[in-house]
Amino acid sequence: MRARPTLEDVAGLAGVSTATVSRVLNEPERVSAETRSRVEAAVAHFDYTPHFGGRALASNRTNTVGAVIPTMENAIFARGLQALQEALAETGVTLVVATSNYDPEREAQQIRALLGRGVDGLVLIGEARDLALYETLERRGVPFVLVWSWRPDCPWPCVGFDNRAAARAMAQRVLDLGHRRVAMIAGVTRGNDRATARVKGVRDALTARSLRLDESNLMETPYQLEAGADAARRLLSATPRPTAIVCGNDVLAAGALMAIRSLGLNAPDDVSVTGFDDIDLALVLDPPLTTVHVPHRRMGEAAARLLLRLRAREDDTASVVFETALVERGSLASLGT
Amino acid sequence: MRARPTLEDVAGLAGVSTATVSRVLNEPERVSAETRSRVEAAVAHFDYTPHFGGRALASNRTNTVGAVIPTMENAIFARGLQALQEALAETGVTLVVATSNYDPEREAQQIRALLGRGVDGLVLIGEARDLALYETLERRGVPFVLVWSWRPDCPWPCVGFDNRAAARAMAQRVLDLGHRRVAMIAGVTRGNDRATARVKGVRDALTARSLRLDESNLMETPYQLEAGADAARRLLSATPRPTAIVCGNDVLAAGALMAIRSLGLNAPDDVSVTGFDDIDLALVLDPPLTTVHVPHRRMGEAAARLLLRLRAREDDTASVVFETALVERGSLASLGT
DNA sequence: TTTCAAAATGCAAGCGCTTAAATTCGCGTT
DNA sequence: AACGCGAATTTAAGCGCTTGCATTTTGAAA
Repeated sequence: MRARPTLEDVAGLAGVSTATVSRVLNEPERVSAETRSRVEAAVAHFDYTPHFGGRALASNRTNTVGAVIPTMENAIFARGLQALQEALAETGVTLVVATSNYDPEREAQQIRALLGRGVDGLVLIGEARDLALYETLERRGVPFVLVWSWRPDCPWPCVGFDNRAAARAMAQRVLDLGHRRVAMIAGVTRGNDRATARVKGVRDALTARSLRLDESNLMETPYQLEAGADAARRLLSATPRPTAIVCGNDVLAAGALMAIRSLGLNAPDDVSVTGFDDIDLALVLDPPLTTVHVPHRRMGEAAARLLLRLRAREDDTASVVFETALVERGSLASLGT
Repeated sequence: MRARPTLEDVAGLAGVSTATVSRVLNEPERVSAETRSRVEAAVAHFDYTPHFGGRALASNRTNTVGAVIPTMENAIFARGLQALQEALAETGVTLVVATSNYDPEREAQQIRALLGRGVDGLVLIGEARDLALYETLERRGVPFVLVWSWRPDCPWPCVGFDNRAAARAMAQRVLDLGHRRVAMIAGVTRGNDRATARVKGVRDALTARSLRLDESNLMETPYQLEAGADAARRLLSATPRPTAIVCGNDVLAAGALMAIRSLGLNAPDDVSVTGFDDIDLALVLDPPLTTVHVPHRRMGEAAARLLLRLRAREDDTASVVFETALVERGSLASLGT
């Protein structure tokens, strides 16, 4: 009983063949009740667990899906992943997570690493990546779903929302409240279609009112608190200064609020600020953040379901699009009240 | 070229045996330079990646370590994991993450699931779990390290800090500032030695001044924003109300600050609040949170290093203890200034 | 009782890789 | 020229499991 017990040990004790034990483990309904219980007793006796490698080799399945996300340090991914993982676990599938730190090359590496581990499904964030990568996935027959972004006619299965439309709606609201000097702190757009779409959305809204987002009013920074604060300080040093700062996500907005406070200004009286994502953080800020609510958990669950359907080669594998909602809280005020 | 290429394909093209190809992949220095480059060319030609299952079966190693954390939704774990993962990745080890949602039974399940997947190393949070579980791990010879907690004479390898001492120091500081009516919002202590130790630490400090933390001044709630706010509201409804609320982590403290604001009170003038962890959130709160700084990233890295050493059966496998630091920011004021 | 399909089980061939042991090779010594 | 030795390579035996097919058992119908 020293070494790890094998199928053979269990089979021996139960007085059946290894095939039967395997069947008890994988398709219990195909084994008679009596035999089954005998086998189960033997399994319990040895505290037997199947060897993962042996199983993977023989069946060519790992019951593992991989996800590559930019970073776990952003609450939105953490939350979505948590939901994804829970939903997958219900069907006995394990989730392996890798991070790319918003770097496209690193993402490609990580995808390769996961493929090497034999994942039989993949969840990827956004759509922006080399075509060759998509081809590799299709050639290998590894199903995948893209999450967090969606656009009309996206050729791949995805579960997300229209970042551009949501950002446009937010910016429109800002303009409706009378703001004209509008600045934006965006995330890094290279290799990030969500960040890119959000900038486009804001531009759409401004253009519709014959305004523009010129160079000096658009800062692009990593999604980090301090970076957001720095960007805000720079934007606010302009004369005249912007009356509203639209941010690419809540973390940047939190940074902006910090900066505003540190400059002795007040939000929203002197400057309005908006976020994007609606993470918990938005609620604890002072003033509470006006932001775009994104249903991260539901997206995670939906992604799990879609991926499972793809894996099972089911028919209904249409993309899923979620609605976002504008949540008004207090960091955005109308101009000149 | 349709199906997945195997070692044999590569060997055939390179004109060598599969053993040689295997060696090129695993111990390149044992193969002559000329052969090696021929094999490498063949590998590139087929875009070959070894089959994970085959490898695991033959070598009985997976180069995978597992971690079971309570939840990804708490920034401290996310951050620590990120560091852990990066450090492991450098040596080609993959991290698989599972979550227990602070439930001991669920944690045990997840550990079993990871063992079933053949992880050859495990990172676990805290020390509180069934002895039987530790025995299983040792019997199977799976190395593990406990993180986030540390105490003198802990019999297992761990990488953490002294939660009790840190909480004691925080509470002492509160008392030094003149507070006498001190309340605490703690995390759920069942199966959570960190939460338990933090309560003990606060008690230590109070007892040293002949004060006590009675039932009505200690609330135990999940580590969630709303729960923290509710607890704070309840504590503040007492007469006379506490002058300081010590919280089990920053999220609870953020909730407490929200509650204070919603009651029309002011922190720290009416009530002081302290946190624990020092996540980004602490910085954006208003007032910024006085809290205990915990070096999460460094702990993650150290855990990775220790685990790798254990796996390699090296000698130097001593536990690592980190120092914490009290960070004074503004949410804690002296009484009656 | 006999018959026969369906259900239950066993047989055995791999799955793709690693690795101990055996073999071959090249080269400096004697 | 024969020898010995270490380095490079091959041989081949598994690792633990799944699964198509063959075989046996079961139970109902004839």
